[in-house]
Amino acid sequence: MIDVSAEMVRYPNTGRFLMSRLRDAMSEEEKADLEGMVRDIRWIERPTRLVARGDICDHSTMLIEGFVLRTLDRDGGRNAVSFHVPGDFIDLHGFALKRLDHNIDTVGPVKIGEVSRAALNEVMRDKPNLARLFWFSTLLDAAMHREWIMTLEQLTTPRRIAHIFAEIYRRLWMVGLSAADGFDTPLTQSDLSEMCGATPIHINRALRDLREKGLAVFDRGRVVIHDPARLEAFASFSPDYLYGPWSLAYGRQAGDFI
Amino acid sequence: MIDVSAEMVRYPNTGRFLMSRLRDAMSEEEKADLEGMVRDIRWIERPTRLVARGDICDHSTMLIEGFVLRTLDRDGGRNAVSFHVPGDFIDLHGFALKRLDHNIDTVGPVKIGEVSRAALNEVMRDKPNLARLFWFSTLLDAAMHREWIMTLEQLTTPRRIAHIFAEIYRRLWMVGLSAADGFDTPLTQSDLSEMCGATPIHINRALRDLREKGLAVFDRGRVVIHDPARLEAFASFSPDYLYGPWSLAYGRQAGDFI
DNA sequence: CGAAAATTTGACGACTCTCAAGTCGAGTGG
DNA sequence: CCACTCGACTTGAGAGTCGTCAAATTTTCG
Repeated sequence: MIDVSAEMVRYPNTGRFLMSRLRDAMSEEEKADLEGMVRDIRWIERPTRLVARGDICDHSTMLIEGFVLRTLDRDGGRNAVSFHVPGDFIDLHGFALKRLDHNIDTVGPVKIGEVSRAALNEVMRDKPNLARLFWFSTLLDAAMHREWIMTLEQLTTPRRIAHIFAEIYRRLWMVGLSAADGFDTPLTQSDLSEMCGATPIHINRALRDLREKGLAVFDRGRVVIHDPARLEAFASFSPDYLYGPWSLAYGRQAGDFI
Repeated sequence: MIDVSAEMVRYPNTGRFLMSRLRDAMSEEEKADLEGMVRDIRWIERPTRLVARGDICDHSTMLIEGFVLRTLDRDGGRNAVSFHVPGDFIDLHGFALKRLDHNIDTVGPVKIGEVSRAALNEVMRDKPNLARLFWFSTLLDAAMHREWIMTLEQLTTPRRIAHIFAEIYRRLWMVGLSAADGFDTPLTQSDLSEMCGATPIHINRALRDLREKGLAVFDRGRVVIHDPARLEAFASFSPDYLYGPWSLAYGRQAGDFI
C-alpha cells in the first residue's frame, strides 16, 4: 500500500488520484505525466457552479481539496446525484460525452486544477495505460451511482444518511483524510437533503434519530462516528462497490491493461 | 442517420450497438470487427442470472434481443438499478472493473452473444477508436444512473413509472424497436416494483392511476402510449441524458477520438 | 449589532407499506 | 373440453414514513 502523505509530497496536485484503488498500477512516469497535465490550480471559496448542464467541456477538473456535488436542476431547486472528495477527477465524463448531462457544484472551499481536452486527447492517443485508468475512474462513479440507486429504493432517510456518512468516511479514509472518530465536511443539512431527496426538515429529524441512537453526530461541518461498524450495519453498508482494498477483487489479471 | 434494419442485415448481432448515438462514428471496418468479436450466440428463455455480483468477468455480453436488468441483492429480494435493451453491451463495466459490483439478470427471453476478455484487451491495445466508443457506452449507463437517482429523489411512483416508460420508449425507438403507440416488454409489475423501489401493490395502484389519466396502459407485456408528449411532461422527462439525436450535442469536435 | 443562513420544533395531510384477501390468465393433466 | 394450478394482477384497511406550512432558535459573518 502506498503512503498517502509521501505521495502528496511528490505529486501535490494529483497524489490522491485513485489512491487505495489502482494507483499502484501507475508508473512514476505516469504519475508525473498526470501531475504535469494539471494547470490553472486555484482555490474557490464560495459555492460555485463549475460546469453547468449542457456546457461544452473543453477541459476536465481535478479536485485537489474540498467537496463537490454533481447535481441536476429541478423546478425551484437541485438534486444531488453524487459527490466527490479530494483526488477525484471530477468531470472526465464530460471529456468523453462532450457535454455534461448534469452540473458540477462546489460546496465548501475547494482547490481545483484543470486538464485541457487537448492533453486528454493526447493521453488517449499515446498513453493507453493511463487512459484505461481514467476509464476505470469513471466506472467507479457508475458503481457508486448504482449503490445510491439501491439506497434510494431501499432505505429510510436515517439509514440513507448513515449510508452516505459511511461512504464519505471510507472514501476519505482511502485518500488519507479521515480521522479515527469521523471526518470534517462542508456539507450542510440542506445539502444532505438534496442528496437524499428529502426535505431539510426531515433530514434534521433523521439526524436527531442517528444522534439518539449513538450512531453518528452531525454538527455544523463535523461528523463524529464512534463505532463505524455499527453505523455501517445500520445502513446495510458494504464497501465492495468502492473497489478499495476491502474489495471484490483488488488486483489485476495477466495481460490486462488496468 | 443510419437505417436500423439495413444495419441489422449487415451486422445481425451488433447492428444496434450505439444506434442513433455514435454509431455513425464507426467505420465499416470497426463494425465488422465488433461483429466478429461476438461468439457463442444463443437464446435464453427463462429468467436467468447471467453474472452474479463478485463473479470474475472473463467475457462481456452483447444483448441482441430482449431485456436485461442490473440488480443488487437485498435481504429477501432484489433491487433493479438499471435495465438494458437490444444493442446494449451490457457488462463492459465488468471488463474494466474485473468483477462486477452487481448482478445481470434476464427478464424475458433474450438473445445474447459473448465477447471474450482477450478480444477486448486486443481492442484496448490496437483499436483506440473502438475503445473510446466502448468507454462512451459505459458513460451512457452512468448518465442513465444519474437520471434514475434524480427520479427516485424527486418523483412519486406514478411519475417514476411514467419516466421509466418514457425512457424505454425512447431507447427502443433509437434501436428501431418501438411501435407508434407503445412497445412490448417482458417486464412484469413485480419487475417494475424492483425498478421503482416500491411494492408490487403500490405499482399496481400507480399503473391504475396512469391508466385513468390516459397516459399509459400497461397490460401484461404491452405498454400503450397514446400521447408520448403528455406522458413525458407528466414524468418531467427530458431525453437529453440519453445522448441520442435529440441531445445536448450530437456531434464531435475536431481532433477528438470519439 | 444586525442580517442572512442554518438549524430546530410542532401539527396535519399525503404518499407508501404491510397484512389480508381476493380475481384473472395461461398452461397442464385428466 | 374442463378442472386444476400457479403466477400475475387487483382491491381494501390500517399504520408508518415523509412532505407542507408555520414559526422559533441558533450560528455565522459583515
